[in-house]
Amino acid sequence: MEYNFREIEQKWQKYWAENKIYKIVINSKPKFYVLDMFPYPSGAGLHVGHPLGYIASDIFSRYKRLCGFNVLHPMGYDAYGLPAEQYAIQTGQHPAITTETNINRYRRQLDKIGFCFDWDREVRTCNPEYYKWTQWAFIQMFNSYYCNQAQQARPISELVEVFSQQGTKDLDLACNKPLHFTAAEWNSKTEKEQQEILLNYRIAYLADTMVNWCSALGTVLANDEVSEGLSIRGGYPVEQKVMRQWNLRVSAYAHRLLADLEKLDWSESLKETQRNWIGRSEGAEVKFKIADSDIEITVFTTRADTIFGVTFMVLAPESEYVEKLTKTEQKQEVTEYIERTKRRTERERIADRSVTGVFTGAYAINPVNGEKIPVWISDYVLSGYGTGSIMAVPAHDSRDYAFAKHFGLPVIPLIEGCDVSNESFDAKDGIMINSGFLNGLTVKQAIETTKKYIEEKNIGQRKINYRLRDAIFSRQRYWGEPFPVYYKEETPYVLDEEKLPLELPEIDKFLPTENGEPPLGRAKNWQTDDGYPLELNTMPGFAGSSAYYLRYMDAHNNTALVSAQANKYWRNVDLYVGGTEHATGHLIYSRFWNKFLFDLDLIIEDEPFKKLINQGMIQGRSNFVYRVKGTNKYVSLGLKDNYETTEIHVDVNIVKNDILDTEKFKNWMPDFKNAEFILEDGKYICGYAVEKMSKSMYNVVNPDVIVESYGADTLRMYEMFLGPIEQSKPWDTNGIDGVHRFLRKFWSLFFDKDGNFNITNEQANQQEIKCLHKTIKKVQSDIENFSFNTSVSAFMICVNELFTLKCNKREILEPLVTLLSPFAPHITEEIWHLLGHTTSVCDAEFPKYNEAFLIENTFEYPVSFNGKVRFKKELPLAMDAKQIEAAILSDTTAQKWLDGKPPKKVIVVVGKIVNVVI
RNA sequence: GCGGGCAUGGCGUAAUUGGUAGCCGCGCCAGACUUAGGAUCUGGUGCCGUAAGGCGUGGGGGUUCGAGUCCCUUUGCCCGCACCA
Repeated sequence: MEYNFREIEQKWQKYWAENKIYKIVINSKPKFYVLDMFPYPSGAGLHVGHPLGYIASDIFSRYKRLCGFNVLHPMGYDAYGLPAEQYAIQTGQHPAITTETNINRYRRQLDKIGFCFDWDREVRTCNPEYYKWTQWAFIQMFNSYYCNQAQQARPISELVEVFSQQGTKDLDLACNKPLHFTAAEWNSKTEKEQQEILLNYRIAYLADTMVNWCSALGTVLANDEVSEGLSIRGGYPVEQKVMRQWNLRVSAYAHRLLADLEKLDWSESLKETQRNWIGRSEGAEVKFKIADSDIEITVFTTRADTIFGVTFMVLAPESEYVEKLTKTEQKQEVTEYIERTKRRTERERIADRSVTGVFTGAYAINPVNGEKIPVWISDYVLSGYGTGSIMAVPAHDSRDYAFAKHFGLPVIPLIEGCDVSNESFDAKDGIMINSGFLNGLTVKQAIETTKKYIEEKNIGQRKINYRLRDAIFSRQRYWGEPFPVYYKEETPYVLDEEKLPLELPEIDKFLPTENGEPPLGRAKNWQTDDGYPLELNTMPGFAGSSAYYLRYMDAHNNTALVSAQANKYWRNVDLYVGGTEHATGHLIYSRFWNKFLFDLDLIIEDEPFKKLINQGMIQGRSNFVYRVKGTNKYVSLGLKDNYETTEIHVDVNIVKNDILDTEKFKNWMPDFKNAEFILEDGKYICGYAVEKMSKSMYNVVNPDVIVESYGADTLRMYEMFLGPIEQSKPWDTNGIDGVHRFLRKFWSLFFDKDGNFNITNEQANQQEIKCLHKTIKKVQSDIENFSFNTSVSAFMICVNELFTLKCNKREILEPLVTLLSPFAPHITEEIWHLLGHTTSVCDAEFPKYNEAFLIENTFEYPVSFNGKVRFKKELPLAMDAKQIEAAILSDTTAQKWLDGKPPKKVIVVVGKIVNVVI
């Protein structure tokens, strides 16, 4: 019988769906949670790169299920996002409709590949039943503060209590800016004033923030949504601007987010990316008094040792001290400079790194030597990092050096033997000079000594700074979660939890209002029951994706995000599969969100994703034809150098193994109707290049097309065969025949030459048993190491061997069917039933191998002379090293190599190799 | 600039982790199937050489009986961060 994959795959996909084979409930088995990063359903549909990770996780899920685990393997959609909204602006079609259409298309495509998702747990971030819990989490964050002493989020009600008892005394709280007040002061404040103060401590807080404003998209963006001054989505310019925005106090968790990376089984490179993004730096804060005033400026430095070399100070243009310090004579110049800086976009600042700055007229006093040093302003100092002001040490910092040279400020070298005549000496080694009590110390000792000194003299303290900023959480957009927030005289309050979900209102147009309000400004009656206006911003894309893995555990619960019982059973994600592009976005936000919920005892694990696998990107592989200039003739690749040609992208779907289907080409586009070809060996060979997979390059390969012509099982196995899962690689349909042939060969093992299903119960022989067991062993260890490409090879070797042995014994083939089922679920399900089973192969038991069958009796020892293999000698494995040595040396071939001389040394690695040194 | 990763046949890749380099697949070559082949099957295929043999894991050096694997150095490519004090 022919391997009719179309029929088989349709039949079993229907069977799985109708019998809910993949529906999962809590039971007494051990749990295993496998999760894919849920997709944003774009209008273009799936291409062949998208399922790569899904296939890997599906194989792993099925494997774990065979091993007796209760495997949670859900799927859903990250449904809020800009493309649907942009489409709505252009066409007026409601984003909900676009999204629904795209989701249906995705689902149809996914279903064809034979995944074991439990679709009963599907989530969509744009469904009110789902975003209810996104809004709920926001309310919890609004109602919480972060206690630095306890390293934990706590209810804000607790803080209100403490404020009324003791004010801010003895508290160490994460905040926007440090405040100090007594209990009496707190108690005498009005409700509005108190609320304003609390915003300074809330984990979700509203504040005037320097934001990345993208006018082309009409919204602000988070730091991870911007790269080099351009928006990641669309590549539009982004400018810095102060706006009153919602923020999440992610920075409070910087320490834990960094420290807990240690316990995660993630790739080193991804952890490193997160470490970079969090950006811990150890140093000290030092206070500088301003001469003739009571102002003190605090700076952050990692080089406390260089304090004797400070020749000037620099403030960020946005620094609050600028106004206080600037002397009247400099006022105009300073104001002009600040204005000029403001006008520059982030991109311009990056592009133009010329040195600029202006003197404030003020002087600071160096606390270690009393030197008077000028205070400058420059945009090379960032307001958002450290304290927004620095002590400049031109001798040992290249940026300060450039500034000093440009404005003619002094440079004092502090390290013995360093040459600062042309550039600064930034290295952290050497012996200190010109540094008072630090002279003679090494840099490392000097840093430590200075820190001690400033702490003793109370002029500063040790400090650890993080680069990680709070996440800007407002978007001036329609298609996102509405905030459960209303305003009483500009002061924000959150809705009662019973009012959730606060549903996204209908509006007639998706653009900002005429007076520049976000689209929700168009909504009618967008206010609370008692008439208070509701928030007009919506939440950003990462809001809905931050806790979705928790929702899958208990997807239909409408009284809790996840029940304690479901959370206790499923705990967290054992295996998460997705791309590295989320390293500094989703994967940080999710960890933050999870830790926050953990702090409030709402969940029991403090990390969301135990193990993470990053699947590589699949690039496109474009094909080209070469048109001879000025004609409608096309010349094959090998002959194109004989002509003057133009390279033209050709649809990869009409090319196979780089050979063009010339008939299909003629029908592809009207222009090519009368094309003529200059062939080589009767074929038209196309050129190729690796590029991004995109419509305009005609290199998009749709998985549906592959499924149609080869079947889902072939697609699954071929995607795995392509190479290591973590590696990026171009999609290349050349080679898929090999995998397809394998499946046909596997199929043919079960049928005789008349096409009848033919399996015997005969006992298997040694050779067959060995073949099976070594394959089980290899495939099992490969799956556990996510080395799916090598397991596909192992299957090919096994089937080739059994085919040669003409093995059709149940004892061998039945375990092989189970073994292959995670990779090729359809064909194995068919055969499993032909073998007489009535339940699905996914509930079979993973076969066990017996090491005893794998042991050889003899071994062919490669014998090397001086490290170079010269011949092979087969010997019984039972021999010890001495016996092997004797047997080798008495061999006639060995005699020839020894040439009558005794060997200097003989190395025998039992069971492996022999090396004779002559 | 700082940090991380990679480099193996014509191509995608593999190598029990320091022990026969090139498994498996593509491509290519030859043969079979008494018409054809972008079908199927069988065999061959790292490079040079008729052969014996020699050379081979980006380059150079080192450790070792033995290095794709470890160390030093160098080149090329990819990724992350970047005016972060």
